[in-house]
Amino acid sequence: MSRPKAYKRDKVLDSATQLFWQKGYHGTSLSELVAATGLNKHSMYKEFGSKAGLFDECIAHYWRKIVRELLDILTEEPLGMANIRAFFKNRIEYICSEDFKSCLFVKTIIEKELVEAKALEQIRRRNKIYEKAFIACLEAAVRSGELPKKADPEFLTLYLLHFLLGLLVMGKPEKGKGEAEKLMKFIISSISKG
Amino acid sequence: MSRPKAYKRDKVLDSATQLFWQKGYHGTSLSELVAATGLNKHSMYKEFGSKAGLFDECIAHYWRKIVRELLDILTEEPLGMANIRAFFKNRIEYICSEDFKSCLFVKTIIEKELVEAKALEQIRRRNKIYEKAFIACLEAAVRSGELPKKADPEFLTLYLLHFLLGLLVMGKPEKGKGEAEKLMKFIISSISKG
DNA sequence: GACATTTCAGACCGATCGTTTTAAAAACTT
DNA sequence: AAGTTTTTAAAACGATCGGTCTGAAATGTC
Repeated sequence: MSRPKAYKRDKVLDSATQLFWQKGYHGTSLSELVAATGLNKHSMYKEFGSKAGLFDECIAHYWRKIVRELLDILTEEPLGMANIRAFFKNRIEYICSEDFKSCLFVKTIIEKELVEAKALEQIRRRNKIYEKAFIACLEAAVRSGELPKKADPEFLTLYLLHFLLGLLVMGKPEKGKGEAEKLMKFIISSISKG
Repeated sequence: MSRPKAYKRDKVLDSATQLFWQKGYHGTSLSELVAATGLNKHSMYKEFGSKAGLFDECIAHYWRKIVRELLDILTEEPLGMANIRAFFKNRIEYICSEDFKSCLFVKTIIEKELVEAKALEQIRRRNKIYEKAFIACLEAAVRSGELPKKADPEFLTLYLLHFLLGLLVMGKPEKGKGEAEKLMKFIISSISKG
């Protein structure tokens, strides 16, 4: 055998993901990644092949560590409007928190001209899953009568995701968290009327 | 006197703004700017001082050439819901167009960690003006009875701007322009009910 | 303790970054 | 046409980019 690694792969991905999340793919340099993760360039390239390779794994890591948790909220049985409400409550908590830094997926899509196709494809694929979870909640809400029979779950999901994106770009409203909550209530109530 | 400039300042800003708009501040290099604008580095630095200085002027240029037009839509008398509808109609036209590339302001805010404070401050200042135009339309709509008396123009503006941001990040919906228009109608009708 | 293996620290690679400098070409004034 | 001024084109600046390589230190096996 040989000398054991002095780093935990998961911890490295944690740090790297945080950095990409804050500064974007193109805005994060190898030197910064080396400094933040603690391992040296040689090990970095041996483990991940390239900056693009590392980023790709960070996207997957972000999904596992961050988005999965949100998906759990959306898939908790029984499905219905309660999932949607819990989801947005969680998001507003994040948006108003001290360490808000938008969303890695959103940032990456916005700088897509500078990012390799593979990572973008992964994001698109994963976003579909996200979207389906929303639709499933709204379909259940229609079945249970929480939403009117004529409500269109796919359309309303598009509506909710647009609003979510707005929140993730804008961050905490000037008037504070209360305003964000008011906004959320307005949105959720509007989908049962429209 | 001396040799006259071979370039028009306005044309230079046009090209530079397009480039920043597409690739962001940090993602656009001096060499690319030189190639796109046609003038050389020396003239570039003499005219704008630095990349940051050029970007600052591009933000102002973008406001004059792009945002002003939108502001005109929002300030055309008589103020009311018609302005809001016309505004979103215009935005959806852009979002579904071939050369959609989000919004320079939004992209810059998203990459704010990599942008100098001066440009960010300018954007924030100008966004306030934008916001006020929205509020004025909604206030007029409340006065004229287009919106219920209890409607809150400031709150509804926040709502509309969140949706607009979502549109500018998402771009054209998968299902096409019709879906975007449906979305717009839903949003606009929801503010008179909520 | 010698040997094999692998991580580690850091020098090094060419390319490009934003920026400055140099020098020749061009257009104005007199 | 001489002289002045400014634009040009291009070379060069140090710094940093993503990426590679070398050699020593550290850990395992035998």
